Amino acid sequence: MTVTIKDVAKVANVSYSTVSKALNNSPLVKEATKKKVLKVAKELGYEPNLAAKQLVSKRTEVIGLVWPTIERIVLATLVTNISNAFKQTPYSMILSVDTPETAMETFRKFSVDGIIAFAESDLPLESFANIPVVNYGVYKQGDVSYPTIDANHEKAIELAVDHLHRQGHKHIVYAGLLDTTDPLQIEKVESYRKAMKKFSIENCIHEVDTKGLDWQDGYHAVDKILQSDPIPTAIIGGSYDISGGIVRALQEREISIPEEMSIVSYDNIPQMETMEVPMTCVGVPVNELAKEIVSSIIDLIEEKEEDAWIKKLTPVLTVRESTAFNK
Amino acid sequence: MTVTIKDVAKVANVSYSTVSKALNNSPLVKEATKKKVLKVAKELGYEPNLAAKQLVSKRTEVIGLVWPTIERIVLATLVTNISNAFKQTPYSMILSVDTPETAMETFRKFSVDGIIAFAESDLPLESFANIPVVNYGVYKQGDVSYPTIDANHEKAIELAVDHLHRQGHKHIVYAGLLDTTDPLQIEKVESYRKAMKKFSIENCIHEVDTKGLDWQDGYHAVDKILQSDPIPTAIIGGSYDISGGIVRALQEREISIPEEMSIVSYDNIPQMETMEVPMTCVGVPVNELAKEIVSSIIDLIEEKEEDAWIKKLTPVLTVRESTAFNK
DNA sequence: TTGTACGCGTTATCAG
DNA sequence: CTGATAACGCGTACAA
Repeated sequence: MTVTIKDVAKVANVSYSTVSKALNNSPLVKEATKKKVLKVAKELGYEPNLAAKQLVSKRTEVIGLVWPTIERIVLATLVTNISNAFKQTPYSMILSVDTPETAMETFRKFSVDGIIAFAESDLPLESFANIPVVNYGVYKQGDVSYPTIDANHEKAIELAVDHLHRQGHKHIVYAGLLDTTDPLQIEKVESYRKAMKKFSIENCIHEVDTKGLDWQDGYHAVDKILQSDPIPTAIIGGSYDISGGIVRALQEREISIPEEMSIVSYDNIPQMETMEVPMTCVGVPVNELAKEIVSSIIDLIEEKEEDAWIKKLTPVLTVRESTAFNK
Repeated sequence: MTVTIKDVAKVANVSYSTVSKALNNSPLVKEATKKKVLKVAKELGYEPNLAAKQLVSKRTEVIGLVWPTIERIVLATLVTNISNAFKQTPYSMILSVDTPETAMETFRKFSVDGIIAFAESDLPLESFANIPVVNYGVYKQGDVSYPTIDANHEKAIELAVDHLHRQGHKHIVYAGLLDTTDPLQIEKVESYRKAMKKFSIENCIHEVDTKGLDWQDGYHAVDKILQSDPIPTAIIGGSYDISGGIVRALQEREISIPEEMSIVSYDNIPQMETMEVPMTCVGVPVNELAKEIVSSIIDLIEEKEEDAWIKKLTPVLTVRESTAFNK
């Protein structure tokens, strides 16, 4: 026995169409009646029936998110942030952990109003009818099929190099995944080279291949880093996990951070704060990223400007305790 | 312009109620008409409208899954398997990455027919009206509030010890998280002790605290393991990640698996097969777990037997290349 | 075996 | 400003 607008109407002594208007904050109803209706609705514990709403309005206010297969903490954090960002809006979000194809099927079944996907997901281009899609991440070969949001990776790396350079570091090593076809990783190394050139320390360019993006990859890269001559005074870690591994390995060798080695990490997520050493990092703060993604998909839904565009978000440098002046 | 049963009816030259019956495989329509309707429906690309269906039938055939906050690969795999298991059923699954409270709100908004949660999630007990819930995992202090499915952890560990013991191992070390309040971890160590006793090798009981459940925790535990005297000939790794770290550390020390060291891992997921060394493991196969969870929640929904029970699933030993006879 | 008519809870369009 | 009333797409008694 769920309570409907009719029940509310009866108790509030108005017609149920008035209740509907009041509930939707229509200007066509007197402030007093609106108040009364709202009060009664609350008292009765009225909950709008999504199905009925959708049936008539053709909209669900639900957005589907295609969860990528790979589980990296940064993405998990992003997903959580996106989910939170939706709480400020009338929209809800549902997740699918399936293949893009199955995900699409589910989303069509739920008739979501929009879809968020990550570049890695490789959405099927067809079969979309007219559901707006927003994409996050670097698109391969610039074939922008959907409106895409991305961080300005180049700028981010430049911020990192700039920060370290200002602190007197020259021998700045970049530790990341080098041997790969992942466009994001490639863009990061290339930006590193560019930035080193920009600050005229290209003779110090020094890249270490972590061969992966995980904790252990960073951990093992430290060996290679410490074998070089001269030993760098600063490291740019290519991902949250990599940097974590680097820190651990340095600690075990009793190399103090930041006195003997400065570290800046790529990715800007709250977890950077609570690492073994609070981490200086560069990147678009994940909550901003989330906010932008959410507002983009909503704009797309509500305004239907179907042009494919790319929006590059501006990263910031967050200084913490893992970097210091080079003495 | 979505296609409805009326459109199908027109094309198939029947009334739309007949279409409805045909689509629902009602015995009240002739086989021939049913076939024709189904064919037309497919041709027109008919998709049932969930909202309308729900509005009249009061059921959504949707089940909500409360995604736990902690991201461990085993759970991710379980979630994926659950999602797959639903594909064999008329039900769909939606995921929430929010707090249990917000998740519940979302699920009520979608009026899901049932909920799956993990023990860690600590669901709010009230506010459930009458939505069936199935729980996965060890419940604290045995206060079984919801029907609960769990693996028989004790039996699993016993299988591991038994297997190693049969292979002539006596010095079997258990490497897992010891100093914790997590009931699952506690149950695992205790079962280890029990099993060692059962096979009368309790004088060899040897536990190493990994202080965590991650890759690096296993990796670092190897030091401690190798320092002991006598050095054990076999290791039981407390989780997928722990075992991965152990394998890596052993490889780096050129200790060959399984010739010099046998390893059995807790958790039974397909990824065990593709580890550096294909891993012998114990646990309830994750797809079985998923199947059981799914069928339980569906039974609960369709039969409404609201008693709280615990179902302990029987684990199996999967022998691969990480274990061998002790010589 | 098939078709008709009603209702599910809501929004939106008109009259009042 | 407020109140009837017609959709929305589907399931289902009930009638044919």
